Amino acid sequence: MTDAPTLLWLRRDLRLADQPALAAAIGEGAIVPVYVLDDETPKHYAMGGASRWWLHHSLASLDADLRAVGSRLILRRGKCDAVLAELATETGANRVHCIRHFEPWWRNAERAVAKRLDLICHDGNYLAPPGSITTGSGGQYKIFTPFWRALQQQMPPPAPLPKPSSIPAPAHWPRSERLNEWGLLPTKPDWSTGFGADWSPGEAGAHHKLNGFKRHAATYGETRNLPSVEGSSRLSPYLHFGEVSAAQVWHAVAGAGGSVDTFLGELGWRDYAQTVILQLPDYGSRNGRPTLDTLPWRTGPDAAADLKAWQLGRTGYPIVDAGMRQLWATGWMHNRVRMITASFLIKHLLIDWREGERWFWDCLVDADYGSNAVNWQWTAGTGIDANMFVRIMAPLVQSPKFEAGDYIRQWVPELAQVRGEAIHDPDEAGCRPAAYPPKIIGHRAARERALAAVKQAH
DNA sequence: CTTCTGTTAGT
DNA sequence: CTAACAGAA
Repeated sequence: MTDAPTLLWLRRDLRLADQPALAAAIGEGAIVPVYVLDDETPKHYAMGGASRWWLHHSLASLDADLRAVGSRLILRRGKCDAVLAELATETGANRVHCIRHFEPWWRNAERAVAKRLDLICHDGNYLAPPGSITTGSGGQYKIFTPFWRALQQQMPPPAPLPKPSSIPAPAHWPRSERLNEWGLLPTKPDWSTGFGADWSPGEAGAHHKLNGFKRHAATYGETRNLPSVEGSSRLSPYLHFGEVSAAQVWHAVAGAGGSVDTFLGELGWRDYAQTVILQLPDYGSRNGRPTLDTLPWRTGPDAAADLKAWQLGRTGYPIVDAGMRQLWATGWMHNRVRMITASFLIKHLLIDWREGERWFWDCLVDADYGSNAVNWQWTAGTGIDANMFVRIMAPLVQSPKFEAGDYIRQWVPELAQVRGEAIHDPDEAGCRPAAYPPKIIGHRAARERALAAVKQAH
């Protein structure tokens, strides 16, 4: 037994319960938990604005939770391998525990840290260790359904580890930077005023959300596609930042009955996205199917203006605008509406899916490299999972089909007074308020333009 | 045991 | 169209 503490390197695993890296470190003596704010390692994928808002509150919550069990969170900035090496020298630590991550930049960073220090990576953020589910011939799955069938054979996941009642502290704490000086919260202007009503980042907030969801998990399959109804779990940001583990969620809801299997499938998609970025690390920027590399996406001033209209929720399609405004106001968008807005950008506006991926990356509190890339490429039809570009979603059909009226009234104030079914297409119903923009392009014309473009690509 | 080939399915 | 599997070669 030596006095040398062990470093606990935290990233997207900001919890104390079911935290295998923490559990392993506790067995070795004193622990220095550290979060490194590192924008250099992810480069283009440095956290976006909404994620930074979440991170700020999550780190504050984690520090309080750590202090309640005799520890604290050390904050440092810089390139993670250099910062960890420096902290190891300062504290005399010779070992680092972390939970393994699969974003390509984290895989590189783990290799870089392992060159300088004794780094031990643990699995624990996914239902099964990504890469461990293989096809009959030993390869990695490319399609969701067979992957999910194979993953279910390995379920349930191991029972979650308990939260430690105390964490051994080092004799001397190294210095920590101050969270308030990191500038993670928006100031000029503060666009986050609408975030707090929906979210309380941190482990306690995650479990509060999970406990609330347990009560309606059995009807998830019937209500999840209705944006006017609170049918989804809203666990995505908590899962992304690791404030609750997938195994904890599984064990909490698996016995709920009803259509809870539909929800468990969504956890499966989360694991699936990791196997995709393991196989194709640049999936966030490169088409899974190179046949669509030649698709003539619109560029230039007109396309830029259309992109702006989409971002601001001023396309003249109520369901699209409601979704984009919910995203801007709260850092989150209902999943059905994510599909509709994404499809609209790609096919109606014929703008490169990477522009949408980037906007979601900046605006979502649950922005996740793997899930975001998989979902955008699925919608674009460029992904390794089959979905045809020529299948074009009709937003004005989706909107009544999923009863989005009240959702539109909530998020598009110009339309709040429109009654009945006219809400889905006030232009067509002849009751469009002057303050609400006309359609940016007609559905028929957009469809024909998209089909012509994909014909040209082949 | 490996490779080929036909069948089924793809939220 | 391709992935994945099962059964054949």
